[in-house]
Amino acid sequence: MIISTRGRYALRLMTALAKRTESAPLRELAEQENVPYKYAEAIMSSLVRAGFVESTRGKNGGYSLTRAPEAYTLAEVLNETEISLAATDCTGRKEAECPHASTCPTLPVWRALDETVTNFLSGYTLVDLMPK
Amino acid sequence: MIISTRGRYALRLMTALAKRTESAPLRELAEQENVPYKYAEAIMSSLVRAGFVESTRGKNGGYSLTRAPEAYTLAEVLNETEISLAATDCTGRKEAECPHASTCPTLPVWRALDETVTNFLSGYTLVDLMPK
DNA sequence: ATAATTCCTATCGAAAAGATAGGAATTATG
DNA sequence: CATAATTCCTATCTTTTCGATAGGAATTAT
Repeated sequence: MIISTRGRYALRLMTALAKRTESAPLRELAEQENVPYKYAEAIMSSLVRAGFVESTRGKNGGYSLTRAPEAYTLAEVLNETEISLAATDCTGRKEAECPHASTCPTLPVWRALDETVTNFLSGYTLVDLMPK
Repeated sequence: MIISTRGRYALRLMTALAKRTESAPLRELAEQENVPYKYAEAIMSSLVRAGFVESTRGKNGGYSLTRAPEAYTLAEVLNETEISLAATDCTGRKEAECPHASTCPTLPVWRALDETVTNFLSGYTLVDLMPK
């Protein structure tokens, strides 16, 4: 499974945001998208950290996108919210750990697969996930 | 993570088999490939069930491939040994469960991703994983 | 009879993923 | 200034998945 619930929630929360003109409180977004509120909080905080959304705190606060919806590719959003999009541990974050990396005949295949997936996901944006 | 340890072990055990001319006992293969013996047993049994390898029981028994190495694509081997190669639950085995499938704007993207991955993995065979 | 093997079933343990809880900090507003 | 609505922070819980292990039954060559 490349794409977990967490990543899909992130995309849904962002498309929900994309439909709004003003900053929206998470309570509404989460309810609308059927994402558990507290889980949504955690996800949003990573999106803020990544600079994908902006937050305003306090009463009347909420979240808003920092770009136009068509300016977010699925690849970048998922890269931020998933643990790893990599096909294997061998090409993931702990990559450096493998002592056979230099001779492993399989590694190049996984790398090419990663690239294929990333290219694919770079070809879609938030807009492609919104009902017309 | 699309490709887990289990799938990679399967590929390694099969490439190890591909180097042999005669039926090879699992003990040797597992040792050679550094796969825990008992885990290897479980993996092999699914490969036998899938018809990818043949076993002969009893003393002097062992396993052997049923085809030439270049006749196994990574896609088919991994499809058998991984829980699911699908990008999401939405397109995996439990697919039918989702009540929004017919209207979900995201589903076609996951389907296309699955197809992209499958196509990619169909382009490689066991031979591509063997050192020249 | 024995040794070497595959096969079967059950279970364990660790890690990851999803989800929840409580409360601190911030801010608009009456 | 008090209050209500919000984001932010940290910790924890539960469930599922994944990797691995255990014990022994069945089979077969010698």
